Amino acid sequence: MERKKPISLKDLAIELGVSISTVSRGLKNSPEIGIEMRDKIKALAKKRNYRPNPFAMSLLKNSPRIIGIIVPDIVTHYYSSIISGISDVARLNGYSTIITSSYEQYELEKNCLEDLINIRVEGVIACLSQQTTDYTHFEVLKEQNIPLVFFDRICLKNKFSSVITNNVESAQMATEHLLKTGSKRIGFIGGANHLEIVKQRKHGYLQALRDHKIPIEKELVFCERITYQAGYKGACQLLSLPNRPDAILGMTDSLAFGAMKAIKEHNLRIPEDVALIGYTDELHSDYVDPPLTAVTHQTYKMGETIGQLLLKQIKGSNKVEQLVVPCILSIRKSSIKNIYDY
Amino acid sequence: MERKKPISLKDLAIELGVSISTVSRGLKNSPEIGIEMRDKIKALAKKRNYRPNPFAMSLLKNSPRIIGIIVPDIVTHYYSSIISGISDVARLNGYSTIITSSYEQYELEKNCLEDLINIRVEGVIACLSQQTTDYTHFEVLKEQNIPLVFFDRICLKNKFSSVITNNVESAQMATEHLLKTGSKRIGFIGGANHLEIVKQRKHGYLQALRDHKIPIEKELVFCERITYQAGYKGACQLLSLPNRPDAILGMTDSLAFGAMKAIKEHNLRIPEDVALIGYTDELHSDYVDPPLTAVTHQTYKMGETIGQLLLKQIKGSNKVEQLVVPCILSIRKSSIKNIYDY
DNA sequence: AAATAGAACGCAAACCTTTGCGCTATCTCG
DNA sequence: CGAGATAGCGCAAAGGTTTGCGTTCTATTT
Repeated sequence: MERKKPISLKDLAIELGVSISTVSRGLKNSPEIGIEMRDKIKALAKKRNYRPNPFAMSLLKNSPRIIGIIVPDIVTHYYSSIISGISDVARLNGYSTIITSSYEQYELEKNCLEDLINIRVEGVIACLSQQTTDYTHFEVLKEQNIPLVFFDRICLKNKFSSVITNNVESAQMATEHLLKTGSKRIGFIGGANHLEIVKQRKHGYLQALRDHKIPIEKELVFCERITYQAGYKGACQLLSLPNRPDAILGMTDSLAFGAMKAIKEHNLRIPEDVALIGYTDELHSDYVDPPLTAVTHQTYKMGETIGQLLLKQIKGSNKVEQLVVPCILSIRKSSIKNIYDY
Repeated sequence: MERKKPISLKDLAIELGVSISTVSRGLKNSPEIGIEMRDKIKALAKKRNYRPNPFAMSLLKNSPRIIGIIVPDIVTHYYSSIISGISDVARLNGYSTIITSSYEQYELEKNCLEDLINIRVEGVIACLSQQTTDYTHFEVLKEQNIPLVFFDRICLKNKFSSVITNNVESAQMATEHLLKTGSKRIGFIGGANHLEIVKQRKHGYLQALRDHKIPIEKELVFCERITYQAGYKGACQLLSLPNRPDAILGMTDSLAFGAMKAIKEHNLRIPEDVALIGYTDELHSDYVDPPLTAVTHQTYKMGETIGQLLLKQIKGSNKVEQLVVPCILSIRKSSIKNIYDY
């Protein structure tokens, strides 16, 4: 049960009794070919269901019109939505995409990159794995002049372009939203302190407090891990303080949902007793009770931006640039104590 | 800023002053090549960072070791998780994957398939778009002897293999779980009646009732659309009945979450007043209050199964088979009225 | 009528790799 | 010492497409 050999220009040429070049030119409307000949060629090509062999073309032109993507995983909505945006702009520009996944592992990330280079993609888009601290494997791309765009978790800023979100500003914005809607003492639940994203969002939170001349209290900040359980634990700790906060900013969706559970178990009302705000881009926020106010990533738009930036570089630009796709605040019920102040 | 031409066997051959064939054989440890020659070749290949050109190989062998995937969308967790499973088995077998998305549109689905055939993938995996009712575009694959495996939403059962879940049995299982844990009158919220998935799950629900000699009441079944809003509306309608149900089976996660909202707004307790059970494979279920019992798809495993089945066909099997990857019941708090009966 | 133009098409190289076969030394054995 | 074996390497074709250039007619111009 062998796979049937696809028919080639040569097959058509033989059947028509002309040369391969004539067939090739006929199919692309070259003026050098007579009209009736051209029509005969096209008719036969259609009849035989001819499809140009992309490998021959790639071999000839050395440009397969494929872009490679490396993400930590494809299952997380954040990444899949970004991929969706990238794929769409790629497709609209005649490019295919190959998606690879590092599973947050340094070694696999290196493998992914190797594979993509071997396939000779025209450009690469990457989000670093959490494990990655050595970035030399990406330098190869510079040597071979293959464009690369980082997003979200980036590195080698002076060599490669990147697209990021405004983590500092968004956390600041979220904190100010709480202050404007009646919250006075705001707790912050983050993740491991060495992560860039934690630093930035905490920085935004602190900045907002400073701007409003609110004294910073260390015990209002809980940073451990980015999990549902840690969110629960952090909120329990904050709520057990002698002078508990009246609002909590959860640095990711899982942290916020964990916190929500803790608040409810303490028989406190949201947002009247404790206002809550999270980060997410999924539907969860609307499903929980009360609906969760959250900083929302514009993931699809981010994907589009990334794709366009890479295509620009493939087409010749070698400017190193950093673009920012801002978050927006999706205001729901969980954050607003006092609608009048807002 | 032209892309640097990758170096070829020819380049190495010239630099070493030997023939191309010698270099080729040297790199693959052919016994025909002398040891010192071989080592010299390998050393230079490494130094110049030589990578075999995959297009030349594909051209030669007519097998690019790529499999194509068509899904309705990549953002939904269900699909992205399945894709993840497929990709992993593909990668472990030396295959790459190209993922395309039909966006639930018939025309785009046709385009995706065209593209994949043009790329000359060795096999195709597809889940039909909701719009698709004409299946002739897939017949081309049969003509060209390109293996195809359908999953979830399938067609042309006698021609192509497929992997599905046990919709009937899982709904039956869920219903029986409710009966065993103390529920007496169970409502069902589904989607548009013409969808296969709705028919099957409703069938399973009804079957369980019949098995338990429970009379079927038409007003306990609400089928409109598969949305959060429809779930809310359906539950409101069920709860307004003079003799309201004491349990609800939501046929998808969004339906179940909508129903949960309605139940809470009616000031009824879950599961004491109304037990609730849904379908989902995401984290939501643990985040809501109370945690939602749900029929869970084994999405990753399903992806693995699909991938293995396709690879089997690529390797020569032409048996048409249908595999079933069963759902499992993830029992949480929302469904259990009476722990003792259970 | 002769010359020239131009239309219509074929030849062959190039892209890169694999592989069957042919070639040339060197070696071994009788 | 001569004959056959063998190690070590090169030649060339194949796979499908594009494209510059060469070739062959026919038709137009002078």
